[in-house]
Amino acid sequence: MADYKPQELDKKWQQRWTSTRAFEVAVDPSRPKYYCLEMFAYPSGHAHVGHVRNYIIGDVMARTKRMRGYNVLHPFGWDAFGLPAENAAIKNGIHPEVSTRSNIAHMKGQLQRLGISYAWEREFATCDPTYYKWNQWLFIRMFEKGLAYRRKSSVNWCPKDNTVLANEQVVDGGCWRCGTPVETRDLEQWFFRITAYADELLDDTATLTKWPEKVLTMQRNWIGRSEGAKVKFALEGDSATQIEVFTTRIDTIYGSTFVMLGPEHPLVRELAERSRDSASFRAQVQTFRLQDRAARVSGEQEKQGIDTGFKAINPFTKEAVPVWVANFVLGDYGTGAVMAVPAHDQRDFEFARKYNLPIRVVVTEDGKPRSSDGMAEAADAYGLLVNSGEYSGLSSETAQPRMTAYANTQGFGAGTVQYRLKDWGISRQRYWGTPIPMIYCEKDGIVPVPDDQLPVELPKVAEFTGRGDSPLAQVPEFVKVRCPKCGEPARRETDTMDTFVDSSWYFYRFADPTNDKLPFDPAAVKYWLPVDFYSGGVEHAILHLIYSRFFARVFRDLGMVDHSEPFTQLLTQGMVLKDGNVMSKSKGNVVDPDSMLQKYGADALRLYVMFVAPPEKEVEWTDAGLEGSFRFLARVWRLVDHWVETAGGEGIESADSCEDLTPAEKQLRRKTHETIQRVTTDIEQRQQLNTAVSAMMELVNELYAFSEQTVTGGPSRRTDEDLEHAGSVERTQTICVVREAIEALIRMLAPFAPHTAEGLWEMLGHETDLQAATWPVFDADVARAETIEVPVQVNGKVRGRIMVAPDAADEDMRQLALAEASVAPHLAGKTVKKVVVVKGRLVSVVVA
RNA sequence: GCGGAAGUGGCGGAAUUGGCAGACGCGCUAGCCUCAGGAGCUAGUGGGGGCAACCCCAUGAAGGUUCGAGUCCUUUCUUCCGCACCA
Repeated sequence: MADYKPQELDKKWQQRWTSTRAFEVAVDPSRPKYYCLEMFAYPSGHAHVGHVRNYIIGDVMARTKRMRGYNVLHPFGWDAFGLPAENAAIKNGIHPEVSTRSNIAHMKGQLQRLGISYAWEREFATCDPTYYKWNQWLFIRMFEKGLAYRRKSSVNWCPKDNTVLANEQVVDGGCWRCGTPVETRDLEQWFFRITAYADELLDDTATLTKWPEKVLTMQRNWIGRSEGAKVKFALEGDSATQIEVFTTRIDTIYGSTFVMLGPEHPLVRELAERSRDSASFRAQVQTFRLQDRAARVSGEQEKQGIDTGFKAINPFTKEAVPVWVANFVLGDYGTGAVMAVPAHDQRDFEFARKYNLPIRVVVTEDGKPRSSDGMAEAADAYGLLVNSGEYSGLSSETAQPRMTAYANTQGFGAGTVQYRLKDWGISRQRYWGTPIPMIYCEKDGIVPVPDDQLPVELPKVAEFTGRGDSPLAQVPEFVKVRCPKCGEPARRETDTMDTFVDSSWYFYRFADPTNDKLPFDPAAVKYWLPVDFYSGGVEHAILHLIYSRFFARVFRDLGMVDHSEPFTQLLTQGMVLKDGNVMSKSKGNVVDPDSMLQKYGADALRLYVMFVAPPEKEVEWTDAGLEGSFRFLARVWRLVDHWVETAGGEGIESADSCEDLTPAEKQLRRKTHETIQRVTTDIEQRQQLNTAVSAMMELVNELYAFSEQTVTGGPSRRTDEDLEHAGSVERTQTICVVREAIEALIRMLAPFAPHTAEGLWEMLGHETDLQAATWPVFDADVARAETIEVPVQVNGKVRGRIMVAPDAADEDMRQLALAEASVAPHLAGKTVKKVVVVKGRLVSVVVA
């Protein structure tokens, strides 16, 4: 008798896996590959159960695929640059490098104690110079292709973190990290031209059939493509000055009774100077610009406008309409100016009502002209044009292309496509990131650092003041440099890159993590990529997942990869809640995996986290559930232990030779093969890991019930005396059927509870490790039921059931229904009225 | 406002294609085994009725299609998530 001691199993098998390099892999074109990846971790110090759930999901997939014969790449690494480490350094003086390395060491230990099957030899951290060197290399390639550029722009600024934020990092008007309301600043910044790929990123979402619809929708909304036209309104009395507006409703242009500029529009300053009272004009514009951006954009801020006193000519009506500055017009969307059509746009309508501007109806449902009197709100539906000159009577759909074409031939407009997506600002005024490899020379301008001088390493010494200027600017030996072109004294760029640059291509590096000639060998990436299974939090639906798709296309256009989409399948795992809240240090509700490991071992934790709910769902952590999983594993252990004690020693090879099975034996075999099928499809096709576990639990229950009924006496008799009385199993058929069931069970359990499964496998007398074993083979013939139960209906209600062959058809049924009525004796002798067969399967018999 | 997902026992959740609703687990109840049990095993556990075999009701609500609906259709309510003055 061997008790279940999970902590000892954990230790033994983890050591074995390490010493045999069990999960290290190499390119092998003769085998199908499977690249299984979990989003790598920010080394915050401690992984809690919420993080760990993701790694276990990936590990179940990786271990299953390995047993299914795939060459599985399952690597892990560290997203090691970032603000928290630097903020901690400001606070406690510990250098980010030191704290980050120590956090990594601790978290790596946690993952190893969970038995996650990573190829640790491929591990790297993004703060390794050997990694960020290639960020810099790629930056320079992008600079050469015009995909990285520098411009002055108003940017999102977080006053708490003292840094710039990308648009994607502004959440509800606040910093994505600390929630502080974001301010606007004008700074010289580096940008990545992600908009060059806007169309492709949008259209190709259609090819991502194994991504959650939710994520695709979010990406589509984020890119925000809208088709429309740009139309130029010339300033009255100054045809050289033109206001270009963007509209998606050129069909309503005859109703455009004024024009609005966003406060950031370049023309605003000029008009202010020409204005009669330019001082007060400028002051008012300034109040708009200072309004909280979030409130302005969300509509909480009241609509306000300033009449510039100027007029512009509507190119279709030739009418002079007033030009206003409006606080709700966005300077960075479209052209930063709009034609206002108050009758057909709610915002324009409210604005016109407030400032008493004319409202002219130009589209109606029935094509009859209508007055705007009594209108309560704008009519934004398509319809028939009225009061629109030669276009009157046309539908909106027909009018739009014609009017756009007219504007084009007249030279004052053109059809165009606008995106909500902006170029990605990547400059950060912080220390703990990849230095941007650029040099500013008085004579030669912006000069990239030559490739042979990469990496531009972070100087070790830097002052962490949190002042908001770049810490690197305080390190003279870093800043002072000679121009690579002319050799004269020059100045280094002192900003670092957004850490999302690091995470946008790390999955390629895993294919070839030590390459010192290139970011990766294209041949290795060609073999391993794209990632077959990628899992992580849904919070990255926009940021990381859109940047990575962008980088894949950049590498493609550099000729280094031959695909566009880096992740074939995406699984967004749900969070683990404690007391209804997301786990976080500040809330004090963190469940530490290590304490669970000490109590129950790694496998109970792994199994519970997989069993409690489907992977995508949020779950509430309960200790009781974990105990349940532990009980299950102990139950399996006792089952196998008992089996070995009583009959397992008999060397019966396989169940194939089983003949003349009793009904109970047949039933057990059927259950075994049903379970193989269910577990396999649940994992591979549906990622329903919770039901895969419950299928195995059913099989165990069945095995207990079976054993209790046979001569073995069953595993519930635990004393030596009982075992003696139980004797040994004599019936060969029983031995082979049970052995088949137990071996299949252990193999399928291996991805979920690898340490326990290895221990059981060894107990059964196998000499090779289970992780090198193959997946159990499903036999459809065994799993098929000989008969099925079919409901019999009388007057539309089920009145009984009969047993029939599953593929029995119409005529057979009429006889069978009556012949087999023993199951439902009260139906004997009834006349069959109707037999319902669906897709060749009998589903119901209707009796008169 | 727009878009997406979802509403099933005391709880987490099952239910391939429309075919025995509530698998599996947690919790609870009883029994067995034990010096003891917080271990283990067995049985029970949606609601209502019946001594019983059985019967009736039940998947947010109301209709509909169908021999048959948690699943499909229509209407409606609720919750969660994402986007949101994007012209």
